[in-house]
Amino acid sequence: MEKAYSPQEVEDRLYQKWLKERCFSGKIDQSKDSYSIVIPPPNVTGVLTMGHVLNNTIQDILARRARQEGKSVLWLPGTDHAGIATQTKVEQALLKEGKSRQELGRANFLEHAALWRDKHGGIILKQLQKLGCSCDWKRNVHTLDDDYSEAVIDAFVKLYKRGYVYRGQRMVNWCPAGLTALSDEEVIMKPQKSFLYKVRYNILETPGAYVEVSTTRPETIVGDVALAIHPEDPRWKNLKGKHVLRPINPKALPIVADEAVQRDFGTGVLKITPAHDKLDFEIAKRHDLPIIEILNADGTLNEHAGHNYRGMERFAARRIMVKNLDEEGLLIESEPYENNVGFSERADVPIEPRLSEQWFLKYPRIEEAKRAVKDGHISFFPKRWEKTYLHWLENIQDWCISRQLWWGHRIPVWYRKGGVRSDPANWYVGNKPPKDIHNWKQDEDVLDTWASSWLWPLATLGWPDEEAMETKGFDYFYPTSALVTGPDIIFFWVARMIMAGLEFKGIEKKKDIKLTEAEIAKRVPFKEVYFTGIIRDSDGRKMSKSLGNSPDPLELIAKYGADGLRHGIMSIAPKGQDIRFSEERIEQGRNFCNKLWNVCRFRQMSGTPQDNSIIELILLRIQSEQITRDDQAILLRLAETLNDVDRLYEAYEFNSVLHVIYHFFWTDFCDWYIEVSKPRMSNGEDKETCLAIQDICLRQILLLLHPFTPFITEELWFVLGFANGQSIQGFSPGKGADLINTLRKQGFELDPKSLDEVSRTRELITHLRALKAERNLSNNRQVEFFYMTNPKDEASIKDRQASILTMAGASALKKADSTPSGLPACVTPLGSFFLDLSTGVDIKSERTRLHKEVTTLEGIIRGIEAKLRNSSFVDKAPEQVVNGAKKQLSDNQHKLKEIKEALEALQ
RNA sequence: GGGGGAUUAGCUCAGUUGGUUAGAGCGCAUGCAUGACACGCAUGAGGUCGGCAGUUCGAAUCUGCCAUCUCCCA
Repeated sequence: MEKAYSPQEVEDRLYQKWLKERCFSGKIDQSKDSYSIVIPPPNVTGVLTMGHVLNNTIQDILARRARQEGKSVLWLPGTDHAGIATQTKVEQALLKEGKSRQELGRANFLEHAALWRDKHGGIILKQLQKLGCSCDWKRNVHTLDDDYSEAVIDAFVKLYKRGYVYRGQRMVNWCPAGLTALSDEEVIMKPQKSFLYKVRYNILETPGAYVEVSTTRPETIVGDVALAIHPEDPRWKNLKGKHVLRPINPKALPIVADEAVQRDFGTGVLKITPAHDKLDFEIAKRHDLPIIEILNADGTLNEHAGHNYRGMERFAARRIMVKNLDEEGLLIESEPYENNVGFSERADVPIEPRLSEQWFLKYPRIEEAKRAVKDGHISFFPKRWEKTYLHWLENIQDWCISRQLWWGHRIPVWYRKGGVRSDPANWYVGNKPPKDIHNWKQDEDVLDTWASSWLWPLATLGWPDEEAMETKGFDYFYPTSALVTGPDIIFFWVARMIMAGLEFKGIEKKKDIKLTEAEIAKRVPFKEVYFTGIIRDSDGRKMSKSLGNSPDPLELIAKYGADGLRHGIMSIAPKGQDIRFSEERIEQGRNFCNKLWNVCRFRQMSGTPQDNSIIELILLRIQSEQITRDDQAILLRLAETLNDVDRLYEAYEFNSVLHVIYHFFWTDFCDWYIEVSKPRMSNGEDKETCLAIQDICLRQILLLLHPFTPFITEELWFVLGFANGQSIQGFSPGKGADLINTLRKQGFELDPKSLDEVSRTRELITHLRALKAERNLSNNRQVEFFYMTNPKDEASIKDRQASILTMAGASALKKADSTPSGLPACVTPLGSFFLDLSTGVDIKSERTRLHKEVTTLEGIIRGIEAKLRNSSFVDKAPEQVVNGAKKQLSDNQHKLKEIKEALEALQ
């Protein structure tokens, strides 16, 4: 074995081997429990980010752990066509060739986009393989696959027939860059520094009088149709029924009273621009006001804005209108103002509320979706996301599902040629085009991408095609076991998938009939949802392309290995908290792998492992009379670790899982057990016993670590000859009780007292080492110690003399009959020890050190004494707490006495 | 405006229902080429647990108020 672990060769070789042996294929096996996860489909044209690394490492850990437990595991991969994002990218690529989408025409463009996707798409899947993800790649699904598309269309048609889908003219979020409507969820509110303009609207009936109106969007003045006041606002009672003159493109406008007006904003007078504001639109409808659209789809002003402004870009128009108002003395003032402006999530431009005709979905099964989570059919980790989820469902708005794009699932609606489009009598809605197609024209729009991905757990398993469901194991794998995703798509995706599952799984249930408890349990798409944190840079900023603060995971893999990256990212991922990334942590992941490699290397150098194929055969190599307290203690710690890991997995506490494994491996096993074993391994007699114990520990350590660092553990599993060359993937670390039982069956009983004894010895060693280190004696420098103790502890010391000598770097331990004078001393759980030094002892600094310890101990003792004097503590606290305090007091008093003696000996 | 989260060592974070002397990793200091590992070993320094009040025999932990940061929704 090489001195340092080099992951590159190992990782590629093993991954190819796993693929070849079809280790990841999800088989329908009724003799086993199923375990399934569907991947949150990444954008097909995307590349791997740190967020993907975190998210997919967690899924891989769950999948590998389930495989070890003997379940039949399906981790189903795939990609999302990402309508707007992909179309934008393809259009940009076309633009470089000087072509536009319109020039190509719809059919040509789609062909072009599909080619582009096939060329650039799927890179991310290869990257996931580099990370070690154990997806069933043969099952890879893309949302624009034929069968998936049929499912999307089928869902639309079903929802339409069930009365959930409607077409209507509504105020929507319009993206002037993408030229499409967006759902509320795709709009991001951002605080903007702008100006609040106060504009003068002259009152027609009272010459010279005017009202002051505040607005942040003066360019919409040309679309004003009225002013509105609150009916109970005393300031404006006399205005009711009067008219004002529109300050630009002058026109008489009525003043209406409406309760929706915010009295405390500005002067309490609101200008009404119904075509370009949601609230204004509502008010206009109530008062029967006209609706004047002044914007084109691309955000420029149209002919209704008047010939002066027609064709002007919206923000340019704003500047000019402000200038004109000012020149005419109609601008009272403009003050700096910060307000929230909605931005298009994808195009990052301010959206415009715009009146347009779109397809909407009334969400199905909202009530059941709440119950599914409230009643525990679906559990969220961390639990607090339930609140966010329920709050959204309480305030849910209909979903605008049509998009003015070409790349996506075209809406399966045809309009009768020559008929009025808004009349449903002229619609044909169906999975297949109408037979007399020449009389019909299909809707131009496509569906929101999320209106396809909300079917993900259903459609990837074959729904709604019954034959496909059979072969893909729908009944076996659905509901899926866990979903791992970011909280940022809890509304976009998680909540919608739940509603889709409730509506579509199983037989149709009429709209007004609620699902039963049992039906909900069967229909939910997953049972547990784990929300990861969001990865930030070391300054706490979100990672983004524009900031350039996002490291390339592939570079990190090249530098530290996939295992190192996985270990590093998992060690900094606290449950549901945002994560501050730093490359140092990945470096630590690599260091961990190297440590693991080297301890196995050391094991190998101590002799080729004999039969390590099964744990019972390893146990046969143990001579029970050679078992030491250290052997017992490490096995007990191993059992504890197995139990802790089991418990922490249940709670999705991944970084705690890793932490307890880390601590057992590094501190208990490497720093202590291996070190204490070294003298035993050189004397030959009980070497085999000791190596067998090491093999048991290493075997379990590899098994425990395998979900986190799959490559190196598999490699070392082979090196040390576990399981006769079978992959580590099929073996479970088991529970602590399993280990204890196996040992018991072979006649090995572990004494729980050994744990305490070993920890006392460890404390002793630390004290002895410190005594040396205080005077800069290197830890390998051989020294001698005197000690004074009681007969029982003396027996312990003699019993493990060899390991104490090795661990402390000593050549002798000599019993003293009286306190040796003038020697540096320490008080340990096994007695007082004195460093035997003929020269060079700095008595003064030694006294200082011991004095400090006396002060500390006296403080502790005072605290405990005060507590025990307090009668209410003694009366009310549980007995074991009081006894604990008493024991603590006597221990510390004893220690204090010995230190004082040592101090006197230094006179 | 409504809601969530955070505040513990220089940094990043643990601390499960209140109960021995608050932990880890990194960093720092000192020593060490020791026959697994310098991607390592050993030892050590470093914290009035954001502030104030309250509940309790006992508060990092529970309650209230305040401060700062952050996210989501309107």
